[in-house]
Order: sequence, then C-alpha cells, then structure tokens
Amino acid sequence: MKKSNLYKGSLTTIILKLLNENDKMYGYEITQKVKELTKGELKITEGALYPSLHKLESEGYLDVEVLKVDNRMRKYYKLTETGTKETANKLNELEQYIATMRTLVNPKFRMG
Amino acid sequence: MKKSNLYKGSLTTIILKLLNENDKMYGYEITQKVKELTKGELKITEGALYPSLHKLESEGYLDVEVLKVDNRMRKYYKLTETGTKETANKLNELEQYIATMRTLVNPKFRMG
DNA sequence: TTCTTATACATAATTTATTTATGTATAAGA
DNA sequence: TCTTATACATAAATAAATTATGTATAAGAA
Repeated sequence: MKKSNLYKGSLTTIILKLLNENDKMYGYEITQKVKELTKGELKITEGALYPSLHKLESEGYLDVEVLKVDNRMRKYYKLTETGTKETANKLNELEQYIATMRTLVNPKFRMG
Repeated sequence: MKKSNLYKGSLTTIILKLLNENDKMYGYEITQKVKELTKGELKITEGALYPSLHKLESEGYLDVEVLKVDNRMRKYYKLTETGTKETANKLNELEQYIATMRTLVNPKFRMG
C-alpha cells in the first residue's frame, strides 16, 4: 500500500479499528476513509483489502450485509462479538510493537 | 520472529539501527542484543537474520570482516556511508509509520 | 564421558501478506 | 463519447518472514 513495507501486517488492525469506530462500513468506503484520515499518506489497495475482508469474515470476526444503493452493490461489514475482542487484541499488539521498536531505536524509550 | 506479524518489514530497520549505535557487530551478537534490549519480547530468527544481512551487504549498506575468535568464526558487519544514510531513511519511515498508525487508531493523535 | 546447551554460521522449503494486473459493472461529469 | 469515480472480485507475482535443517566448535552438566 506504500513505499515503506512497514505497513505489512497492519491492514487487519486498520480494518478492525475503523469498523470499531464506525459500526458498519463497506470496502470502498474503507479505502476512502484511510486516504482521508492519513491525508493521502496511506492508500490501501483493493487487491489487499477485499481478500482481507473475506478472510476476516471467514474467521468469524465480521458479518456482512449486501445492499443496493443507487443501483450499485455495497457489502457492508460490521464487527461480531469475537471481532470486537480481536480488535482489542490487535490494538494491544500495535501498542506493544511500537513500544518494542522504540526501545530498539530510541534510547529515551528504554523498556523496563 | 513473534506472534504478532507487525514486525514483518522491520528487521532491516532494527539491524541498521543497531549497527549505527554499535559500530560493528556479528550476526549472533545482534540476535542476543535484540533479545536483551526487548527483555525477550522480540527474538529474531537466524533464518531471517542471515539472509537479511547478506542482502544489506549486497546492496552496499554493510561491509563485512571475517574474524576467528576462540576458534569460532565471526562475520563482523559495519555500516558503509550509504548504509548510514539508509539508516536515517529507515528511521524516518518508522516514525512516519507510527504517526500514520496513530492517526488511524488513536483519535488523540489526529494528523495535521 | 556423554549429552545438552550455547555459540556461530548457512540455506532450502514453505507460508503469508502484500503488489500488480486484470476483470466486471454502474454513474457522473467533461 | 471518453474519462473518472464508485464498487466489487480474483489470479499471478513478489517479498519477508517462519520452519526445518545442516555444519562445526566450546562449555557445562549428568
């Protein structure tokens, strides 16, 4: 999704968190929201997004509802109960990742 | 290297930064240093480390010096000039990544 | 003395998340 | 009419890791 490959592995966290904040969203909406929030810094690609949504659904983290709006299909996703728990896990993992990287990279943030 | 797959893409940043701080290090030393600094949180595997070191060397970011210490081989790596520049780039990318993720995940840290 | 653990390198096979490249289809605007 | 935006989808290729091996020396425990 970007020149930096640090984003690899972050997509599910992003999707889950957005759905946690917005109750229900459809795929295209997610791409636009991410672009908007990051002021174009991060653009998630459809080739990554849709398979990821399908996976999250198959794992039971998301429920789907298909609607037709203005004659165009929209697949709305929302968190299940386990999906909400998984969101918390993923956010913890992100904070842990950031803390760990800071200890390695920034002497001011030493662990312990 | 860990249960969380957020670390994918961070290994080169970690290696470069450690070499930037410690002038010269050998592979095994890097694995131990990371384990120590993160109090066991992050263990980099040899299957990831050695190919990564070879790649950084082939890209001209690292110079190698092979020494024999206590009858055991050690390959000491150190940053080249372009390697030092690349370290700065990677660290900037990491800070940018963290800032971007915070805007997506933490409303307090909105961008702009 | 033998077995295990630590040190120190290496690589091949597999897995997984992504990018890149397509594809379909409708609506809006130039 | 042509392009851009909306909205989905998937297949092939790429890249970075994990997992599983392999070699070899040294130290320490049983």
